[in-house]
Parts: sequence; C-alpha cells; structure tokens
Amino acid sequence: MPKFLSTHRRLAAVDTLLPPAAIQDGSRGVILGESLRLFAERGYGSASMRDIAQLVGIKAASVYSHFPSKAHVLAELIRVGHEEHLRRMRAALMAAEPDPTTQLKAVVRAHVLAHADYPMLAVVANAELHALPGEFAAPILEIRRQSEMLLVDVIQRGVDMGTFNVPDVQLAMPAIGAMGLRVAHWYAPDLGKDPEHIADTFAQFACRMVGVMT
Amino acid sequence: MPKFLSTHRRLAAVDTLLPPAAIQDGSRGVILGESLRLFAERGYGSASMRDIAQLVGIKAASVYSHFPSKAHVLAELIRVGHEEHLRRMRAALMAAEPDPTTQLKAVVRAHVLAHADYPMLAVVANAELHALPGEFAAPILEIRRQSEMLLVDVIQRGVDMGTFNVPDVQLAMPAIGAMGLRVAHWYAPDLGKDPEHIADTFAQFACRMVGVMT
Amino acid sequence: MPKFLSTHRRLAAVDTLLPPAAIQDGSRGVILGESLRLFAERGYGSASMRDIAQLVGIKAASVYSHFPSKAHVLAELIRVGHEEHLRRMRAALMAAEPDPTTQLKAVVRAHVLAHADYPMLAVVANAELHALPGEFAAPILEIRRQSEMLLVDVIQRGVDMGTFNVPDVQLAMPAIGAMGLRVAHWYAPDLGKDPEHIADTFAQFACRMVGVMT
Amino acid sequence: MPKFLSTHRRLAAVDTLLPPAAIQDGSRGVILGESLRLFAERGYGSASMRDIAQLVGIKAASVYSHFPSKAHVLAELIRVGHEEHLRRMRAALMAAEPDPTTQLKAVVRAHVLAHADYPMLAVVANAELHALPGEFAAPILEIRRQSEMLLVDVIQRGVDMGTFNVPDVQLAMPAIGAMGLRVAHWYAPDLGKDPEHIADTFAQFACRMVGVMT
DNA sequence: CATGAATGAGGCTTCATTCAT
DNA sequence: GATGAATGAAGCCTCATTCAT
Repeated sequence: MPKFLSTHRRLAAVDTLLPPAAIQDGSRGVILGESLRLFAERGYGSASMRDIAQLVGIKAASVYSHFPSKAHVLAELIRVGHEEHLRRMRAALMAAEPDPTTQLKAVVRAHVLAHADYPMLAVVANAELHALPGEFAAPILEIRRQSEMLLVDVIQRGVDMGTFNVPDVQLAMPAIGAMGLRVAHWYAPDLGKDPEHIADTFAQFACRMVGVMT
Repeated sequence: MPKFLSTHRRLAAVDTLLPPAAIQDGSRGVILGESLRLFAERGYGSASMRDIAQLVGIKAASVYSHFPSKAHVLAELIRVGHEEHLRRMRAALMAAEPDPTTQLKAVVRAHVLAHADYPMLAVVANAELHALPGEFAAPILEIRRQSEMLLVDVIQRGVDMGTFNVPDVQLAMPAIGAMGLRVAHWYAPDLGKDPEHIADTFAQFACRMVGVMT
Repeated sequence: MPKFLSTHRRLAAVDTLLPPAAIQDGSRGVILGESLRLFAERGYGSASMRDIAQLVGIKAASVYSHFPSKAHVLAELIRVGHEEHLRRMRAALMAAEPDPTTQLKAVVRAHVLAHADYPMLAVVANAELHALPGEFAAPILEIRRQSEMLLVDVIQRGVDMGTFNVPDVQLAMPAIGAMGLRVAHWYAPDLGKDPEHIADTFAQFACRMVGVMT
Repeated sequence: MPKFLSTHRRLAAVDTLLPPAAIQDGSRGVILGESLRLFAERGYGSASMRDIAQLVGIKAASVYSHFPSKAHVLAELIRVGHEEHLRRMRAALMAAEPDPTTQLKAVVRAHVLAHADYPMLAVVANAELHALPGEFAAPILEIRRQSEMLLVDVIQRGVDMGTFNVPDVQLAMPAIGAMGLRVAHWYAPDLGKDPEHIADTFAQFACRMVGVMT
C-alpha cells in the first residue's frame, strides 16, 4: 500500500533530475543540480550557499564564479521548471486531435507527467516561488499565467461546444491543476505506479470532472 | 475573473484565523496568531522571532515567556491545524447518511471547508510540516494518517459496494485530497466564491471522479 | 587506587555542606546551599538564577526576595568560606602548645580539614573569587591576608627560633598552602581516606618541608 | 614582600606565552593567544567571542574562519597545555640519573617550571578543564593520567627501593602536585623569584616530603 | 513571599557576500 | 575558476533583573 502524504519529508523523490535542455556542463550544472535537491528538500531559505557548495565539492565563494547570487540560482531553477511545464503543455495540445476531450486528456497528461518526471523541479517551482525576490518574479508569473490559460481555454471550449458539463467552470481549473501539482510531492519511482499510468488515470479523473464519463 | 494560482504570494488569504477551540488569551494567543500569519506568508525559516515579537508588540525575548522555542510555536500551530481538520472530517462522516456517495460528499466538503475556513493554518500545516524538527513530527503524522485513512475507507467502501467505479483506487485519494489542499492557497473572501459553494462543487467533482455523475 | 585529579569534574564532592554557623532557615538557606553546589560545579558565570531557583523549587524572580543580586549570593558564600577558614586556623593556633612545630601542625591540620570538611565552599571561595564584583572583594581579601599571615608567622617564628630550616621562607607558605587548597578538589567521603588522616599526613609533610623530620 | 594569594585577580602573570611548538602564524595564532589571556583572566564562560575578536582586531564572525567553535579554541589551548606539561615531565625524567631522588627532583622541577613558564596556559588547562564540553575531554584526561602516573611511579619506586620514607604514598602525589599547580596563579616575572630558584626550592620540598633531607 | 511577564543586553553561531590571492 | 579570510547583518536563545499582582 503506497504512501502518498504521510511523511515528514517534503517530497518522496530522491533523484535530482533536470530536463535535458536545462542540463549544463561543469560546475555550473552541478550547482544547479545540488541546489535543486536542497531547495526541494529543505526550502530555499534553509539551504545555505555553504550547503550547496559542499555538495558540489567546492567552497561557497566559488559558487559566485558561476552565479551572481543565491537568488539567481533559484530563479534559474524556477524558470526552467516553468518553461519545461509550459513547453510540454503546449506540445501536448498541439499534438492532440482537436476535440475537447482529447485535448483535456492531453493537457492533463502533460501536466501530471511534468510533475512526475521532474518532482524536485516542480516542488521548487511551486513551493519556493514565494521566496523568489520580486525582481525575478515577473517573467515567471507570465509563464505561469500562460499555462493556466491553456488549461482554462481547453475547459471553456469544451463547455462552449457542449462537450463538457461543469458545475462551475472557474473552479474546474484549480481542481484539475491541484491534482497534478501534488504528484510532485508523492511520486517516487519505487511507488509501483508508472508515471504513464498515473497520467492516464488523472486524465480520466479530469474528464469525469467535466462530465465526460469514460 | 478570479486569480487562482498566478501570484507571487503564497496564499491569498490575509486574515489570521484560528479555530475557536485554539484561540487563547493574552500574549500567548497573539503570538500564535501572528506567527501563523508569518509562517504562512513567508515560511517558518524566514520568519524570525523578532518579526513575530514585533507584530505582537513585545520584544523577542518575551516570546520565550510563552513558548520554549520557535519550533514549539510551529508545532502547536501544525497540531491545531491537523486536529481541526481531522475533527471536521470525523464529524462530517458521523453526521452523514451511510451511503458511500453521501459520505464522500460529506468528507470532501469537510476537507475543502477546513482549507477555506482556515487557509493560513492549512498552508502552515501542509507546507511547513517539513520544517518541524523531528521530535515534534510523530504525533502529527499520526493525525495525518488518520485523516487519510478516513477518506481512503470511504472510497474503498464505495468501490466494494459497487457504488463507485474507480480506475485506480489508490490514486483516487491523493487526487481528491489535492483538490482541497490547494484551496488554502487561492481561497480569499473577496474571490466571489462562497466556501459552501466551493465545497459543494468539489464534492461533486469528487463524486464524478469515482464514477458517480450528478 | 584513589583518583585525585583526573576528572572532568571540578571537584569530587557531591554534598553541599555549610558550616553550622552559616546554615540559615527557609528559602534563604536553601538558596545558599544550591547556589554553592552550582557555583562549585559549574562556576559562578555558568550558573544562572534560573538554575538556582529550579533547584530550590521556586522561580528566578523569587530569589530576589532573599538576595538583592546574584553577586550577593556569591559574596555571602565566599565570605562564609573565608571566615570559617580563618576561624578554624585561629582556633587551632590558639589551642596549640606554643612550640613552632606543634603550631605548624595545628595550622596545617586546620587548613586541610577546612578544605576536606567544606570542599564546595572552599572551591567557590578560591576558584570563584575572581568572579566577585570589585565592590565585594575588599573585606574578603582582608580575611585572606590574615589567614596567610597566620601561616607565614608560624613559619617565620620557627625559623627565627632555629626550629625550622627552610631554604626559602617566602616560598614555604605558598607551597604548604597549595597542598591544602587542592584537597577541596579531590576529597570525597568515598575516597577511603579519612579527613583526619589526610590532615595528619599533610601536617607531617609540612613539618618535613620546614626541616622537621618526623 | 611578595604577594602570593591575596589578590582579586586569578593569576599574577600578564604575558600570554605559548610553547614554541604551539605558536601559529596569522590570525589563528593571535586568536589562540588572546583567548588564552581572556580564558585565564576571566574564565572561559565569561570571555565572549566578541571579546576575543576585539583583542585580535577582527569581528566575532571572522573567528569562525579559524575555529569551528569557541569550545574548539579552549580545547586546543588545554591540549597544548597538557601536552607541553607531559613532554617536559617525560624529558626531565629521561635525562635524569636513575636514582629516585634525582628523578623526583627532575620531575618536580619540570612540573614547577611548566607552571612558571606558561602560567596562563596552566591556569586554563587546570581551572577551565571543567568548562570543556564532554566530547573534547577524553584525550586530555588521558594525557593528564599519564603525567600523574609518571610522578606516582617515581615516588613508588623510591619507596620500594627504600630511598623514600612516606607516611602515605597515595597522598604524596596530590600534595607534591598541588605545590606546582598553584605556582601558575602567583608566579610573575616581577616577583623577584627566578623560576629556576622556585623549581629548585620546590624540588627540595618534595624531597623532604618523601623523607630525603637535603 | 512568590510569581508571570517583560526587557535590554548580550551570548554563540550562521548567513550571503566580497575580495585579494 | 577557486579559495581563505573577512564582514555586517541577523539568526535563536539566555541572562540578570524589574515590577505589578
């Protein structure tokens, strides 16, 4: 019987994994990876530059040869996380047949898979956004808005076309979105649940929520 | 058009609200209230004793007349949050007609309402649990396990009785639970959405997820 | 085989014992006793008013009903210690036959017994004198000078009378005095050495040091 | 007329002096030296990191570039003190003719000279040992035991060979040891007593104590 | 007498960051 | 690139003490 929430840990995953496009050479890449792990497990504010440097195998001062500040490391991770998420959502939508149900399934699958494939990145992007200094936030919030709008539009179109039947359209997005968000906290490879299976199941849940029984 | 996720803030609520049973007299009560606000907005690690004391109107050292440590403040808040949540879940279940659908609705409604009524408490209880020093965690995790089990049992019973039809029973709990968890982050009184309405809608979503169309 | 020095503890004794004349009724007496224990074991600076109060069974604020400050507690203990020491030295001298050897034996015996009978008091009086705020020091240093003079005079008289033969008269006092001082650190009832025996032995050592073989 | 005990100060010496082998370059060395002075004069608990840093000419935080904690500074000083003491005792014994009297003289001279040459180090090593956190104590107590055994063995051998005549062999060590220990408190260059002279005199006292008149 | 609450000062330590090497 | 040393700010917490109750 799998454990989903009842842990003292913030997330179940243990592997630092960054999207291929975000993997970088040399110390810079290692700094990103180890910062990701620490920010995800302890939170940005509780991970020190010395902690990061130690995991990388260098001294704290040396981190500044690669990033101008700790906030820049967080900003890059959050940006990467949001970009990967939006990229997958967009790609999924573009590849889907144009009927609302197929589109919703595609988008929810992408949403869930992004959180299962990169749980640490997702946790940091979501749970540490508030720690990001204001000047870094604007471009990220813009990406976030686009991802939301994408899901909102799919739902709205389904409703408008009469395919979907939703009691409160505005509440469907946060409900469907939330399901995927939490996946990042409890997903782990040893859970015995394939990401594809989770994605399919959650896509089915989403369809049912909008009135499409399958 | 309401905003659900796209903010730099960690939660939309601005009022510190504690369950009536948890409200305390004097400075101790004020400390709890202001700590709750700070922990929810900034995170436990980024709220200092000085910050808390200043909001209370005393000096940092005086906080120690009421709590032995900062961790004790967090522990009490998280405990109160979990207890209130479990109490409501239990009460809802006990008051519900014994058919699985009614029970599921009752439990999901209680889950959502707990998060809408005490958003700060819910955010702290969920998002700051990992910051709680290990020695405080055990009793809280036990409460958490009971809340989960409660939802799991309702779902399982519905499936066993043939009332529910769920593609993967184990995935239903985290999916339904997640919907409610996120409510604490985006709910605000000025959202134009009544908590009762949200609770009803999410209860309906949950019913649909387990195959009960309404 | 007894242990004399090789401990992490500052003194071997565990019983707080004050001279009968210094024992006081009520909380004031208990405060003196428990402060003595703490000052002896940890040092004045590392024993807090809260520590003292807790051992007494009251709150820190209540200690101020009995002593105007922590320094006053220390001052009283050090005064009592010095007075008892001087009193015993004087009494021993006055009761002794007037020949230098008997006098030296009597004085050294008194010196040693004072340290074995009240080890905690002796440790505090000696090792915490430096912690006493300046305004308290003068009367105590005066007592101390009298005790020293007493021993110095006995030695000098023995030398003048030709009874003693000392290589350096000025060095005899610190050497003989030191033997007794350290007794407070290593003496314990379970050591298997009777205070009287220690006193006699050290008196013999002192006699030998001044050239009187016995 | 020299003053031996009657002071408010804890020791008469004013020069911080470390054994040549323990002198270190740069700030680390200055920290050790100034800490030694403060610990000796005020005690470990009453010397703050700010006090130390100020004497060194840096800020308190900078001390942590050289020592991981205040306790580490104390531990190093106490270790150095004990090692230097044992080294001198051993060297003296190894260089002495093998008759017990010569050996006793050599060992007592080394004991006294160590305390006169490094009075601050000796005071800290002896009077602040109890302030050393437990995890640092073991190796130091081991050194201490070896020094004691060294003196004990010399005395016992003299007794066994019939050279010494001691009323209570077990009490001879603490008595002789104490004489030297206190030297660290009252010795000062301006005392008008040469360390060599003190050492010789105390060696003679020790010989007399074990029954060897000279 | 005793206490709970408060306080200003200060304790040790960690932090992100800088800069000369 | 990397580092050792330094720093100002701030972290949590303890302290002796005061005072109204």
